[in-house]
Amino acid sequence: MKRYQEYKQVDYPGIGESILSYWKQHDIFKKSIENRAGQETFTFFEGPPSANGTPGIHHVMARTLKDIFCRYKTLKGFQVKRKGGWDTHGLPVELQVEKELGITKEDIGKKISVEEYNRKCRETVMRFKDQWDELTEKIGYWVDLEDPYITFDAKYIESLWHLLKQLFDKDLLYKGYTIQPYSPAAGTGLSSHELNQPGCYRDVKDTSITAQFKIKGTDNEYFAAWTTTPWTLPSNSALAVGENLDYVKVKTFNQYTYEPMQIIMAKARVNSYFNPKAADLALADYKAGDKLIPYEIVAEYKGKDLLGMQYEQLFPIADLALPAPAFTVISGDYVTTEDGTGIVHLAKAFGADDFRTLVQNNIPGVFVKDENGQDVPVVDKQGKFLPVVGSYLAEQMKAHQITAHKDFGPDDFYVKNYLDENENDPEYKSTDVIISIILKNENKAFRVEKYEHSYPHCWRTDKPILYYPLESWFIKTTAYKDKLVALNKTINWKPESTGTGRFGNWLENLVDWNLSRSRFWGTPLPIWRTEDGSETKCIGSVAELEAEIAKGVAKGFMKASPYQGKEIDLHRPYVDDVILVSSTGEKMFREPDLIDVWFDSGAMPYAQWHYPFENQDIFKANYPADYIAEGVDQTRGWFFTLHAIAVMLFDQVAFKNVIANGLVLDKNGNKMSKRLGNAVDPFVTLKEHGPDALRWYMLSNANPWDNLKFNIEGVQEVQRRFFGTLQNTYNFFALYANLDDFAYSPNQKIAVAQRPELDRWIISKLQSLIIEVETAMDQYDATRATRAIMNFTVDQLSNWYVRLARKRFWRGEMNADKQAAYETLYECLMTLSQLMSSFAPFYADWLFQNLTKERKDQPASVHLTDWFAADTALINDSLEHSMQLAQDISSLVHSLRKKEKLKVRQPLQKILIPVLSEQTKTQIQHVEELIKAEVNIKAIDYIDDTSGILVKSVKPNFAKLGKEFGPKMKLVAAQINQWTATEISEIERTGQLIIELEGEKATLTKEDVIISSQDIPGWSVASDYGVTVALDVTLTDELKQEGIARDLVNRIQNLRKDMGLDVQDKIKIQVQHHEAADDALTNFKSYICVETQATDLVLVNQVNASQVVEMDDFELSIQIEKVG
RNA sequence: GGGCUUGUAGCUCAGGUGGUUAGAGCGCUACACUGAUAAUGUAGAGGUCCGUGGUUCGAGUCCACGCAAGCCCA
Repeated sequence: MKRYQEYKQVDYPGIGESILSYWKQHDIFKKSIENRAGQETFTFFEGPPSANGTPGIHHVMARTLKDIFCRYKTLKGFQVKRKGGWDTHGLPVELQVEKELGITKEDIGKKISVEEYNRKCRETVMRFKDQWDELTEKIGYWVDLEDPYITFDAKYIESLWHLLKQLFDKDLLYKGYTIQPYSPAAGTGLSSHELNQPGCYRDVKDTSITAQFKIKGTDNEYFAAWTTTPWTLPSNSALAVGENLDYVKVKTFNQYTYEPMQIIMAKARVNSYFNPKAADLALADYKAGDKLIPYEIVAEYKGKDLLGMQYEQLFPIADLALPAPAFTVISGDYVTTEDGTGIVHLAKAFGADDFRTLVQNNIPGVFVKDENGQDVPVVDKQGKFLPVVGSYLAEQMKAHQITAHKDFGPDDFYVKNYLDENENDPEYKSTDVIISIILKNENKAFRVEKYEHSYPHCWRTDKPILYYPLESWFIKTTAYKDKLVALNKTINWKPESTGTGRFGNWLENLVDWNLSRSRFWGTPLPIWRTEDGSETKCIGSVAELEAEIAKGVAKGFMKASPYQGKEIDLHRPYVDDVILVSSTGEKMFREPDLIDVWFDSGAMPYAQWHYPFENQDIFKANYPADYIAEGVDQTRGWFFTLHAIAVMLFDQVAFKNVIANGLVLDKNGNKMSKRLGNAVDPFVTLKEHGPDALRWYMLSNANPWDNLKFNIEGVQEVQRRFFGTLQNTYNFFALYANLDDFAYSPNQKIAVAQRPELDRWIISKLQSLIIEVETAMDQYDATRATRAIMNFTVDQLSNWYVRLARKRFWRGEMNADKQAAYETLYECLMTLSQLMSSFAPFYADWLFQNLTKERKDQPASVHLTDWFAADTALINDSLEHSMQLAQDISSLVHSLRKKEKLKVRQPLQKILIPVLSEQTKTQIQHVEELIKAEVNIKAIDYIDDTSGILVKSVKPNFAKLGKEFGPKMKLVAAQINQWTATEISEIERTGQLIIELEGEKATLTKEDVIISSQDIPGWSVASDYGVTVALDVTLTDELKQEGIARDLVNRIQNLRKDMGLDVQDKIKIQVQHHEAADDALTNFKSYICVETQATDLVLVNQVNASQVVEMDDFELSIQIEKVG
């Protein structure tokens, strides 16, 4: 049994599976938490996914991101509890159930009871839990799946009720209006989701009016405002302009009444309203009925000049009159000059923007009192004008002798064709048309035309929707706006811009949180009210509910508690059956609304522990979260609700660090969709490539907050380049460590200071790597961390350290040098296994276990280790710099050899390196042996000034000169470029040089220029990285012979391999005489023998059974025999 | 319509505080190396740094206005 298992081929998915079962078998996850009992906690909150759909590849991204920091912090010594969770309420569940049952919302309570419906929802919502759990395990996301929080649990809901009651007691819950899409035909509000159904937005031709609002105190001056919904004009209570837009007053005539008038509109819109052909016509020449209507711009304004101007109400209906500041011009930041007049008519009841703008400006809307004394809009819920407007319109129809397809009474004015009347009837007139005719006749319409635009329709009734004020329960988040903004600034957002921009701006423009949803499957609002709304009660716990129920039963409002003999279920319909008793003995009924599911998830810090009813100590130790992560689409969802609840009720942030990750798109940058077939199945990917490369790819390819264009080739590349190289390195180590029976023993290892330069260098690099990974991870930057690890592994460890140290592993018996090499490489691999374990938990643990199989002093898993802290004393900057020089110089020599067509096997006498400082020389000398071996040269000569053969060049140091000379810099630079050796040596000798600059003297110092040596006359020279190297290309006989000897060694090695000989097998070599080779073979006989494990090498006249090998310029006949 | 993000080589990405010749990996081509060998090295080709204007002695980098893609919100 070998100490370090060797692998011909690595099965990455297999590693994932075997390590996963190892973890399960040994309870590693649990131990990683128990290990840290009593240590400082690091708190992570899991944003609950919904299990009613299957998980996709983007969930791998999100869950990996959550996992890595928890693992990292565990290694660092924190105790990291991670409770899983499930989001179970909400519209998607309802829609899925309805689809499966073939029913609609209207059928609930008729074809199917609420009880049955909700039971169905409860079953459906966890349908894919198994798949989710499987994915979670397979990608190595460590989270407690056995005891998750579930948002439909009675205990969970009880915690929510507690929070709601706190809000209620603080007077932060209220009932109010909001403008929502509403379908009069269906009698219901529509969610934005429903509005986004395909086919909802349709192009329709509506009557549009540019109405004239007469400016107060003038005879014939008007504001022009355009609308595609003329029926909202009776509800107008203000006009909005853009403060920075340009407006003009135009003198002209009304095209319907021919009256002279002046009208104000945006300058940019004049050409749309007036025919340029009429621009030159004189106003005085106009005659009533002329086609071309002359016009003249008589004044110009900025939008802000118009603010506060008053105008007369468009429809003089006495009951709709409003006090100031109604009917004034206000500012609207959304006003544009894309269409219309650049002046926007506002009707508070029928537009969300209108509502918001008017509220902000304290301008009342047009409402009337209903029979209960409540304010209602002048259009009722059937989409029909109330008689207050209807009778006015009916009167005006008579007054203006307007006839239509039917007689209109006060109760007949539907604002859209909700009665399905025949629009093809030539006499058909919609309310909009009737309004238009009235306005035209009254000289209040500047233009009326059909306008085609996209307008939303109800997906059930196909009828146009209205924007309409509906009652809702709100949380008064605006009352805490300043606090929300202030505390947000203490949160570390990744990326920062999401915190300041997307989230910060959202907080700055905060509106109250609309909590109500008119649905069935969700957390019920725990509010009961008397029928007249005079008394309201909010229930904050099950105990309180039961106590109140008892009162209701005692009063006789209920025969018995709906929960008698049953487990408590706080869902509908049970809570709806509860009737409470008011202080005056009246019946109280529950407000039928459910609450926004975002409140469910935002309450998870509390509800996951059933706080405050249980687990107060756990809650306190794990609040607020140190870290959360979720998709950027959650910014106004989960991130906000967590923040809002924490700030309003706990006066602190809910999370200190947050990563908002981007989307996972397909490789072409398109959104993945099952329908289009470009969605990547995570299970297939895992099966083919294993979890580690997948995770690594997602983290290292791009910052997680950028969108990821998922390309499976990228996963393969990570696997080849990073995991493959690391695996090669391990295999190399294992191969020789087994042969030498190397065992790492921490107590007998060679002190780093005693190890060779190369070892101290890679160990220095390793310490720097540890620090870089720590720094990156402490800043929640996984991409930097993974890239640093990858760079170290591939470029430093494998392609430099192992390559240069190779011979030390295979040459001779165990000695101190060899042991140092083993120990160094072992330490690098061990540290890597820990550094990478957060990102590639399976492979890292597998590597760790391969390295520690026979070590009793190491835990059963890398995930149970303590962080290998960097030893800064081992960091040697000067050595790192030396090695960088060695790498650069080697690279230059390689490139020179290529240019001169001198292959590396051909030894060369020397290279020359010009050194301008003693320090550089020393640094190169430290690594001289490495360079010589790497590029196969005998010696390095350093040349300095005293040699007299250096040719130096000089160039301006722009960064420095720019600051000193500013605009004159170009003149200075031009002078410097003209310098010859004289000026260079002068500034080097004296440290400064005085130049003439436009007649004035200026002093340049050595720092103002960059002096380098880039040429040695007569030599083959290459220069880069600030280093110059010259190669001695002279081939002496001896060098040529050595070259031949080396070539021959190579050929013999190949023959050995072809013959299938083992590394330690001995051979005998016969070579047939050849003029070109004889001297080389004689002089380098012992070298050849040592290298090829030959006991003897003889030159003979004729070789029997020979093989012919191709040398560079000739052929040799050779025979090789195995000895013994 | 608003807010935010992204735009650099065929592809994926780096490019503190502005500095004159814009880099890496993959891919491609050629050559080399050969006891890590399905590995590795070197070189080459490949760029209107999304566009337009501006600030500056100097702009991939700063500013303004656009364009394209994406997310969220109306």
